[in-house]
Amino acid sequence: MKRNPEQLTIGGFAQAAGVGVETIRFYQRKRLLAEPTRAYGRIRRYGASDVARVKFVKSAQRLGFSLEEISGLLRLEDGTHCGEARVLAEYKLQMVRAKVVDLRRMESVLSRLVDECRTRRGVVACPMIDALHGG
Amino acid sequence: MKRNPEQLTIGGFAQAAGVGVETIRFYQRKRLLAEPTRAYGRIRRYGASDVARVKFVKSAQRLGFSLEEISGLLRLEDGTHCGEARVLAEYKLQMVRAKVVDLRRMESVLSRLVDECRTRRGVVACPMIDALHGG
DNA sequence: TTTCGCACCGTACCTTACTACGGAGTCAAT
DNA sequence: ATTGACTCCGTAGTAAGGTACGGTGCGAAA
Repeated sequence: MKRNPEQLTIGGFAQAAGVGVETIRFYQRKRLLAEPTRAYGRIRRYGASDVARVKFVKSAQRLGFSLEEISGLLRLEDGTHCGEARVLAEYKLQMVRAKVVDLRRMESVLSRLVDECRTRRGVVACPMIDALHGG
Repeated sequence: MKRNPEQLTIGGFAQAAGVGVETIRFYQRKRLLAEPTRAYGRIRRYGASDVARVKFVKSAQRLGFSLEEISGLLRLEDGTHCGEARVLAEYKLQMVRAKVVDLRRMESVLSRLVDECRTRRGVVACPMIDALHGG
């Protein structure tokens, strides 16, 4: 298979982007990715910018954005909507910080349980239900 | 409707736990919640410990645990096999710590992007979208 | 030119976590 | 006793984010 980065088939494209072929097609259906015009015959060709776009989607997903939100970010891509992108990121940041706080509490509860299990033989009541009552 | 906390109907139970009736029934099917015996006639009654259990499920969910994982956490509750419970708790603790690390990374990336978006003026490209393109 | 892998396409299926629906039974109040 | 809200139960649908299938067409190498 040729690997000219501007003439990738969907298979090469998917591989270059680190996803499956079906994921590409799924993104096209979801309008996250345009279907390129088919120059010769019927096979579509993809280039480096398509690969970058999919990598963008995957990066944003790792930051906790949904595909719908990512679609919003992609529409802001021209750089003139920086403020809007920032608002979206600030919102996500709040959510992430709240989750960290919750997880810290869970961590302390779990480590206490482990500790009690280790030091106390026999029956031990699970302190988690009580501990999470406020949450 | 009577609101004796040990004699709640499913509707009162759901309301007290802050979920829908169908969610209760769903949890029963998923064995996250036992179906109480029906003392008179056919209507089941629920108490405060059921409410606590559902609240626990919801708290753990907010921490990113799946229902299957939560089911594992709930099995720690019986306390009859302390060693087993400890192993499970230690495993969950590892998961929690890994999640915290992930979230911290997300947090630092997001806050950096928000910061750059805020301080950079009159520049064409949005640093947030730029940065996500990088990986 | 035949062959064989890949592309194309629609459609169906998967998991998680619900949410809704419809018909029948139950319970408390009037 | 009848009403009307609520319960019970199975089944089906929803949303997100894919993943798989099966038939047909294309295209490069032997």
